[in-house]
Amino acid sequence: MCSAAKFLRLLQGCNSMDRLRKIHAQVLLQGYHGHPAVSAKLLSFCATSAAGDLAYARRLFSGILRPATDHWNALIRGSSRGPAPLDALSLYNAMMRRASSRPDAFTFSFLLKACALAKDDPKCREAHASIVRSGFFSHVIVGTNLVRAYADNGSIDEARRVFDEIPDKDLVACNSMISCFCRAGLHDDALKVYDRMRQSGVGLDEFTAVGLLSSCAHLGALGFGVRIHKFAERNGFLRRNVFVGNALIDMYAKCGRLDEAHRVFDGMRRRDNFTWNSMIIGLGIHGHAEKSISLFQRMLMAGVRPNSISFLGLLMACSHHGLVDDGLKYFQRMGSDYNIKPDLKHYGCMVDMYGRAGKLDEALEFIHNSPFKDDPVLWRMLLSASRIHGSVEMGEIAIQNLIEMSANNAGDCVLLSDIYEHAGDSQGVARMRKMVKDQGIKTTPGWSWIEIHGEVRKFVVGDTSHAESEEIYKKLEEMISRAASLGYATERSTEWLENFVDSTSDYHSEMLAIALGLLRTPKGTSLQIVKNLRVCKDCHSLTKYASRIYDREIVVRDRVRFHHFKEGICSCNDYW
DNA sequence: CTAGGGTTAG
Repeated sequence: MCSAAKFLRLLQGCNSMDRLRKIHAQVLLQGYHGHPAVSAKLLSFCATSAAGDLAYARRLFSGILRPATDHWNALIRGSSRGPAPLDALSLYNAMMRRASSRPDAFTFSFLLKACALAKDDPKCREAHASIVRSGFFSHVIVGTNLVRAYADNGSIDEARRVFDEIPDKDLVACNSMISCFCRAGLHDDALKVYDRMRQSGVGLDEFTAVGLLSSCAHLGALGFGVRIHKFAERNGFLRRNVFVGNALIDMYAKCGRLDEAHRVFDGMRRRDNFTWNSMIIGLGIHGHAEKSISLFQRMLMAGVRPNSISFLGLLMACSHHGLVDDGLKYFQRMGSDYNIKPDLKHYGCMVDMYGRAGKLDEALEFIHNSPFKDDPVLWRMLLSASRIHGSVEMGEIAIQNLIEMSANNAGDCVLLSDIYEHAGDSQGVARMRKMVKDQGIKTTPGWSWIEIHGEVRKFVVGDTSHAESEEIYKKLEEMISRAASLGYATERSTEWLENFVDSTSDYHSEMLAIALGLLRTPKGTSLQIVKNLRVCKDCHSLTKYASRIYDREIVVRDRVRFHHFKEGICSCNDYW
């Protein structure tokens, strides 16, 4: 004699479709297929377990006379994770048409998961409307799903609005919002969620710490990061959870504290791929290419398998340091020894590495032999390398390729114009200026910031908006005249485009930040600057003098790497 | 055990 309870037990232990078919046959034979719990269990196995079969689930479902909410949910959930996530929406619509049962919070959670996976913004809005109609918009889990779905679709403002309207935001909802802001690059907003969390008393956990640390890393917000570190230590997050240690390593490395990053690394009981990669990348961006390589060796000896990002870190390290032979060796090994296919970024590192080392012919050959020769990125790298090494010939080859693929922009013209200028070709300069005019200039505005007494002070090029501007400019003039007496000569150029538009006499943002740092911090304090673009040659040179004249350590985080200036020397050895 | 959250690169 078989009862419903017996079937439910059997289904609990079921782990394959073969087994399920046998149980299903028994269910049919003994007339239990109409039993709601039994049919729901059968359905949920087929639709949602890894060993399931969605087509079988659909057949099962069509045999159910009056499907209950749970039946619909199982099928919607299964579809949302399948190859056609939007089937979940069609199922939902069918559910509403048949009206045999009402959707619940689970229904909407699965529906939103489908919208997020499908990256379909209109469907997401449609689901949102259904949620509002059904009165579930204030449900915290549905709301969290909706935030995620909008964010995954790139509608971060909509995600923010939904989050703001959740009446009882809990810890998970806040953590989700933080990670969405983080992924959208809105790091200030991510940190602001933390302030709200502190006020509302939802607490914070490992997830919060990891998200916030990632934003601190992107911003270079050391002070904030240290606070989270202390909190994590007090609460034992570090011992429990490898993610927190990984995020800390990254944060310290990106905030200029390689020593602290190393300390966290050394103290970790468990290390995964992320741990090693973050440390390898950290060493690389600080210019310690050899240490980065030896850490990679240690990673191999520890039995951790490198992935595509490990190699990217390694190649970046080699590229920053001009280790062309090592770079090529690892580039080849990633395919031959580890079966990892290099992607565009790996090729980019290689072109950059050859280019900056002055091996322009090799760079060109490398592009031609790569599967990405139709991508403007590589040609633009060649163009910028041509500018560093003053090669008119290669610069023209690069821009010609960009023009052929209709990818040339004003920035490219500025670079080539610069090359012509150095070569004394005034006609070339004029041609480029005309091209720029025709296209209109679109550049990323440059900014730098420095943290002084816990306060972030941000500068743009030629900034005069600060209360102490007059004092800052006076300090800069003093710095320049003292540097000049030691041999400094201005090398103003249009480099990195920060001040292309008629403002070649204005000071770049990092110099303003450094001047304020010198004025407002005690003698001997080291200065930390974060900059969104790359440092130009002139500022680099002036900063070297400044470190010597004022006897200060000055650390500048550039768009791609760190420069540690001390006693008139930079850690990059003028190679960057 | 029918639901929502995490790190590196770009």
